[in-house]
Amino acid sequence: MIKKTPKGQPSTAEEVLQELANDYELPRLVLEFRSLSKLKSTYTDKLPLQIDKDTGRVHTSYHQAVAATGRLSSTSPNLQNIPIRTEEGRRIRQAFIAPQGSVLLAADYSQIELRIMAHLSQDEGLVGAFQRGEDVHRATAAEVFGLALDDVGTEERRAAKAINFGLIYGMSAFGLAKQLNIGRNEAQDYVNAYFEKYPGVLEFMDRIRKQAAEDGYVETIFGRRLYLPEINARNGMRRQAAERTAINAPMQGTAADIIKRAMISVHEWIESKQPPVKMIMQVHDELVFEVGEKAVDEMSQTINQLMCDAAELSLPLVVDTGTGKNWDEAH
DNA sequence: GAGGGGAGCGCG
DNA sequence: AAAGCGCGCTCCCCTC
Repeated sequence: MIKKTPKGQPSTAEEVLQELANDYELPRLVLEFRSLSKLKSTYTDKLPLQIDKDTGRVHTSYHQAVAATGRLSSTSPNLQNIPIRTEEGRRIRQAFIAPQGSVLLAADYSQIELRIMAHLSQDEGLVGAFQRGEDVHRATAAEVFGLALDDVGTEERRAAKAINFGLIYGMSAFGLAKQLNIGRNEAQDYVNAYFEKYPGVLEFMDRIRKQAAEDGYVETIFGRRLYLPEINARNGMRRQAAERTAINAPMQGTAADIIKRAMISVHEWIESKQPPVKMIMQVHDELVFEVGEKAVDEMSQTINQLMCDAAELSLPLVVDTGTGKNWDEAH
């Protein structure tokens, strides 16, 4: 069966080519060419042209009123999609370096959207796993597959991670099956097992859908709204899309609220105490700083604390910090 | 030559 | 890819 684009053309999307690559040589070469040309045309060729003549740096523009959920967006250049997932891509990230005497410090919230889901749902099992400081994907795998924490294998953890991410996006069993390359029934079994173990999450999903249908909008913990005009659409696909947004927006949006609060409190600290710190980038759940190398440990501790204190949920916020001469090393 | 839309793909 | 949320950029094709 040849997969089609919405306009009816045969699709050559990555996922399709990946599948075809099992049987043929050509799709593999096409994919390799595409990934390399993406890196070259978007980053390697372009970023050097965007260096400011006066400062010798690239300066992005952040936009506050673009993303529906309250995230920032970044343009000219977009510094929120610098490669990290492949070895080749990371070489681009390595080009982002600190000036002499400074290092880069990257501080990112750990599992912030899942923590927000735990808080919003008040699900006992999920809140407990975070309070105990467990590896949440491992904990989910243990529950869903009925194993002890120590008996969870890499494959079970991988599946649990896909389930956890899928939930944040309002994914169905169909989507999970596709993601994990398993049958629909098996995927449905996983979803059922999940909701049996985390009933609070199921109640949260039902509640938010119902609330959105009644009010026509959803809110973050801090009260920023997203209106959903299609939440009661007669067209089932449109309505379901709005329902997925209703589920996702409070989590993605609350995470955006929290990091903005953190940025304000870090800014106030910098203004008042004049530490050897510059806040230079935001990437959704991560802040990047230039820090005087002699003060790294102390500055890293303070920043970590300020970010953790940006919101008080039913469970702790955790921030991972790393440092290095370049942005890749800092991770 | 400018502008728009689709396809594809980089990130969280 | 209809079926998983939110973005921006490049390339290509098309229209005006």
